[in-house]
Amino acid sequence: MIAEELKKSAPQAEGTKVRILTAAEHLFTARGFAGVTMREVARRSATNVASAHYHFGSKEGLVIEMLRHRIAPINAERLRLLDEAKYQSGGQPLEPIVIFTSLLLPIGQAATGSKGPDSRFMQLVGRSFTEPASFLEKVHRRLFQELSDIFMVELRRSHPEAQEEDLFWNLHFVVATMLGALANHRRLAPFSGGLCKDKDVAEMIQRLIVFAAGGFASSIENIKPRSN
Amino acid sequence: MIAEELKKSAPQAEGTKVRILTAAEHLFTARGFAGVTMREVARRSATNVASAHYHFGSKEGLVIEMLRHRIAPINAERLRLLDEAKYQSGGQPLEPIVIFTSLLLPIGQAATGSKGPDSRFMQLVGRSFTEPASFLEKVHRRLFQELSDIFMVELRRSHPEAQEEDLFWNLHFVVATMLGALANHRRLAPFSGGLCKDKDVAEMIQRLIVFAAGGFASSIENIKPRSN
DNA sequence: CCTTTTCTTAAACGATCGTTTAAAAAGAAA
DNA sequence: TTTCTTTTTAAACGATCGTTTAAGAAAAGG
Repeated sequence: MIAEELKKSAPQAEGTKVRILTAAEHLFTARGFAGVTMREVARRSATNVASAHYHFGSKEGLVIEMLRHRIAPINAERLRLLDEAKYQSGGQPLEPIVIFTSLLLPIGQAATGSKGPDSRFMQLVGRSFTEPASFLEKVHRRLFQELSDIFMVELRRSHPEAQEEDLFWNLHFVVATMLGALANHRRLAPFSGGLCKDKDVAEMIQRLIVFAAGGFASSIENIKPRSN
Repeated sequence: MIAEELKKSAPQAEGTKVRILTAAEHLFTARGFAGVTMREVARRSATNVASAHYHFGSKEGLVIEMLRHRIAPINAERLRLLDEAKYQSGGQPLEPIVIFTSLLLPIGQAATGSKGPDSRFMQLVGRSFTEPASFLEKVHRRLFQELSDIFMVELRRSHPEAQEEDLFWNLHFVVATMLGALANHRRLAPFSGGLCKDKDVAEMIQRLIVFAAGGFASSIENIKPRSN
């Protein structure tokens, strides 16, 4: 009993857990956190409401686990790309567009994965930032604080003359742009009269990287450069 | 009876309607559309659930009316600023930053209005774009299609060499940036370790305008200028 | 085998939801 | 006032929510 506490519980019924997570992701993606019932998740995963509670404790726990399950690999890929870029630059500060590519490309790939483009997943991520549920704030801090810190280090190295405050604001804007573009894409594209196609996520990410890097550069250059 | 159909119904109990709208705005802002009950709205507005249904037909109708009630004046101010800029330019194409200022400044002012800065209202607007409720799409089209068209006309005049598709994409990005920044501000600011203050909405809007104009310019310049 | 833990299931609990009903109150028009 | 319409109210309706209970099935450990 003493030593066994350290042993991760054997994956006896891991299949059920994954089935519930997958069903939850599809449903939450389509109709939001508050708009999906545990009974629907249970039905779609061919299990029971009590089973979902057994594995995740509560609806809140299920939402948290689903987000972590999806976002963690994306963040890992972000860090991998950043490390790769750092290795290739040989200690030189990274170009901002390289930094932002590391940040933005993985989430685009996640939305156009091998299982077909589910552009709705992006809406889910964006929504998780606008949903009022307060428990999400803790999840976001746990999932993104470290990532944010690491990327800030690289931005500082690339802009030694810039003020810390400006770097923060503009990283904030880049992330907001990403979240906004991802979350609102399906809703905004129709306004273009069909010119912005819903499907072409990869193209959007490329455009987004250029836009973000341009906005960042413009903002850093134009606003009080080393004024104090 | 025949002529009276054209007459707008007399504002007999307009006070109740406004009280319900105000209460609804505060509550929906704090806890989202699905997270607020009609009973809470009724209690906060010191009325009755049936009264809210009498005036707005349904919860959905109340949400729509509340959004329209808030967004319509903002859009009117946007068009007024744009007209003013067009008048002052004397027929010359507008600078992009002037166009984006017309687009972004009014929503910033609405969030720092005379009744004190309610930065949460911005989260509400952003959320209305990520909420999955399908009825919101119709509302957005009704509220923003005309505005989008008008601003596109000015962008075209400012960038006669750019492709229509690129202009759409980048206007889309500017709006997404705005929505993302507004909606996620409260959630993202803590990542800065306190450097991005929650309160300073006016400063954020100024930074946002620079960022958006820079991203737009960079994207229009760098991506296939007049390639076909 | 038997024992123990892990997992699944049907059924129910208490609470609360959006909406409706029907009757009283208030206001406008005469 | 009397008549008619508009507005407010208390009470209830049917449905559905997240969660729990308690018992049985399956798997693991001996």
